[in-house]
Amino acid sequence: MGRPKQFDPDVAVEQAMQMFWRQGYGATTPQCLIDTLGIGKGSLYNTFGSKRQLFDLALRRYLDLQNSAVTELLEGSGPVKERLRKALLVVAETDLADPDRRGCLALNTAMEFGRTDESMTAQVQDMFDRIEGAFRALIEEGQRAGEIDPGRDAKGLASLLLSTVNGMRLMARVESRPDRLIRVIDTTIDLL
Amino acid sequence: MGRPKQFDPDVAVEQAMQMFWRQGYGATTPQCLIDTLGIGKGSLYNTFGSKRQLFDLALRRYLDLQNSAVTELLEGSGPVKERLRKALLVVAETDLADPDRRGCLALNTAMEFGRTDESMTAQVQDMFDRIEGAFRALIEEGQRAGEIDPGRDAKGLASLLLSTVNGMRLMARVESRPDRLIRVIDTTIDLL
DNA sequence: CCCTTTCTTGAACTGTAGGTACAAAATTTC
DNA sequence: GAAATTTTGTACCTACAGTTCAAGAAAGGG
Repeated sequence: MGRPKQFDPDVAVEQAMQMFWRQGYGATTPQCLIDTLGIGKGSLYNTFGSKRQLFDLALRRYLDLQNSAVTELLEGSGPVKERLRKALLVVAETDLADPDRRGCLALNTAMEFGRTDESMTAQVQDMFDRIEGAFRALIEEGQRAGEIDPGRDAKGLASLLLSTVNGMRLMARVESRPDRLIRVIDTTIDLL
Repeated sequence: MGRPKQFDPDVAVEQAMQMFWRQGYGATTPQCLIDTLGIGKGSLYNTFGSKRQLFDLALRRYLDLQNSAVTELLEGSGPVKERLRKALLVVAETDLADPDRRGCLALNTAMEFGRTDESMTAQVQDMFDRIEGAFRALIEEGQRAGEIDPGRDAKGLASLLLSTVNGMRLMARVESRPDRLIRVIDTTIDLL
């Protein structure tokens, strides 16, 4: 009973996520949020408690979505190197995959918060491990298939890929140089 | 004539740089600065104009210092791969080179500011080009010396190294996993 | 020895981010 | 239709970052 919500909290979290992603945490003021979400301040705080709690929901959503993308990678078929190339495009959020070049929400905010926020770094570290694990599985598949030299250390290659991808994500956010990112991807695939 | 300064502005910029490096721009308040630099608020603003102008000086100093380190790389002697390994350690500011794991001041703040600040992104882009150029020169030297396969595209490899190093810088700031960084370095050298 | 100049200091000012309280309104169930 | 419950938006509050300023202190010039 009682009056039902006039907006969908899930949609609101999605919109907030987009906003945090584009502008960062600090630059996204409560006023910004209510303007974009189209709801009143009262509703915002009544529903989500605080800006930070809303952000936590948004980040969780982001990580879940990314997680799906990563596992999707593993379940694909076809030549491993081609899947890897596509993965680099997607995970790195290059200009081709995201014209807005927002980089990675988790990385951006982890950098913004610095090392002060324990729960944030923990989540990002978890993301690192997950991506590295996905790369490793993909590499090992490639080694079994004879596409990649089995003599190489799969874990080491996976760590390298993780670092490279993070570098691309960072560069995608700071500068606008698709040519550089493409060169990184091509060279990486070529080296394996 | 007039009363002489009771502090050395150069020293102040150095201390401010360390502070911005450790805490980021936003987290470094004027109060923080005057406590650390040991001067009054008035002196701070009288000498440097604003927090932002002081930061610009600090960033310039950082980039100059890093620039020296990069060119030093090129002028070294000995096996290219060994120099490259050392370069990765130094440029990436891994735990071994910097126990505080502050990452890279320029990258940290570029991420913090986002794409809004034109003068900042320009400086960072310049840094990217410089580092990439240094790597490329080193790789070409290695190719001439027969250490590195001359069939590979030096520019592509240099871009890859830049991305990898940026990824390491980022990870060094967010998490504390020296083993992962070491693995990245070893694998990278091994691949060339 | 005073006067000008330049610096120093800490208190006061300004704007805004983030959050709270409240009164009016709206929608559901009984 | 009335009660109950929750919405909404405005107005308000607090804290602090960033800056300015007026009064005073240390140097040199006349």
